[in-house]
Amino acid sequence: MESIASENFIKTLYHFHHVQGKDTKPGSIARELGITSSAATDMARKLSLKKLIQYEKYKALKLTPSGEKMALNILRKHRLWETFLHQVLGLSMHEIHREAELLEHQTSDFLAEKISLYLGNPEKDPHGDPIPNAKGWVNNDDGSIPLAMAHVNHHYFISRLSGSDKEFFDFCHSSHLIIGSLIRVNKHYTINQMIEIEVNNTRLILNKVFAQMIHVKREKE
Amino acid sequence: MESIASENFIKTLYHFHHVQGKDTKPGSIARELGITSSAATDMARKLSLKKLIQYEKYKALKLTPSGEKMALNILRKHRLWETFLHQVLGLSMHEIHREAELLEHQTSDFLAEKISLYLGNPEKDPHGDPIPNAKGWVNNDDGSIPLAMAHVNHHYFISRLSGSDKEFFDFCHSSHLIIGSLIRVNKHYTINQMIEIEVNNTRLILNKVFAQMIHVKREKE
DNA sequence: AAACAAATTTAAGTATACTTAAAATAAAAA
DNA sequence: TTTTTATTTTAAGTATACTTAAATTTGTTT
Repeated sequence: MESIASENFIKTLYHFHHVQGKDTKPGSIARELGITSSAATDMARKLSLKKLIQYEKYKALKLTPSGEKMALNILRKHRLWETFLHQVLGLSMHEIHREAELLEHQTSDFLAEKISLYLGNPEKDPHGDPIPNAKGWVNNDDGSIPLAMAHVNHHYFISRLSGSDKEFFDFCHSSHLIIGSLIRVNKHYTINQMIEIEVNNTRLILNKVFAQMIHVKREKE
Repeated sequence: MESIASENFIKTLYHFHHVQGKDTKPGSIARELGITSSAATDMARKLSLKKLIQYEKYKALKLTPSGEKMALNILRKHRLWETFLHQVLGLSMHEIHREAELLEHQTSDFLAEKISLYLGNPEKDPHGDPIPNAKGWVNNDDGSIPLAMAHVNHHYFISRLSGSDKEFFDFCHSSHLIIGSLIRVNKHYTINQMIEIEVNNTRLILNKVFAQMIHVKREKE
């Protein structure tokens, strides 16, 4: 079994590749995990010996098939815990990530299946993110786009709220920005990269960071 | 925060002291945790620097008040998880210990309170063992005694089944030995330390190991 | 294309949690 | 009481996961 440090490295690499589509070198993983790049380089070398990632000096990192399988296994546990903590124990949106981040590493496949079964094998977590299935398959492309990329004068439904801090969720909640909400894009401000939308008969100006944490879709789910 | 290794050391020391009442030296903890005694001595010295245990060379180990508080905090999480996994997710008696053993170390006090609240602040876990409260108080002496110490011709109710392996629970289940069952002690065999009891109109002969995992009480709970 | 800046890698060192092997001490037996 | 046995402790060494500091490589600018 892999250590917590290895699991977090693999998980972060998966996230950068699939969610952000970035060219990932040890430095960016280091920044994300709060370690030095030398530590990340070291870990990259070790994980490549275990055939979990592809690593060539100065090149971008890539997960191997078995590394990707491992990432999806952890991601499944993370999202199952988030769903469980929210739906069953009533933890709020900003609390679930913090707790799931710890529990995911100490969860057997056996327990993950019990949780999934209890929840009725959900396909989405409370953020609207898809939960990989037990075989490690996930559909990352549900047709949704970041609000920052949405077209002016079009209507959309909110499909994902991918934040983890209290401020973000407090703002979303108080502005009727929840999964399923209907919104309209009014205007893109090219200078400061803000975006103006209309929700619930209210105009809102959002900055780019928020506009990338909110994902939208043309059709209702 | 303390490491998993430290937490397991502290927990084991607590267990030996309160549950088994033994004179605990590094060697016995080492045997329990599957490490060498030199590793245990080392850990004992480190934990005594943190004022979690009292340690003098060649003497028995003792928890300090803050060490005991820490042990009870972990024990609370362990027993809350066991209760939760059994009652909510339907895991069987031999599965809950294994999973709780992992989860207990990654559970915040915050999450423990949520679990406790969800369960209605239970006082006993599925084994019949008391759950320490959030302040770290527990009543270890509920008046029950190991079946091995019970008196001939007396009637008792089963109050605790403190095992963790499948065989034990399979045997208990198939013999109607569950918490609350009424039993009668027929005879103690002094030679081989077996004990004969009557449950559900059936005579059973138990060996000493089993007779110490089963705790009994005169009154119904 | 040379020079500078930014990032990555290597090298050396630390803390944790172990290991094995030898030395010291305590407990038990002769 | 001495000897033997068992246990504990110390010493030295390993793997993991980091750190800082220096060297190397890459990317960018002029």
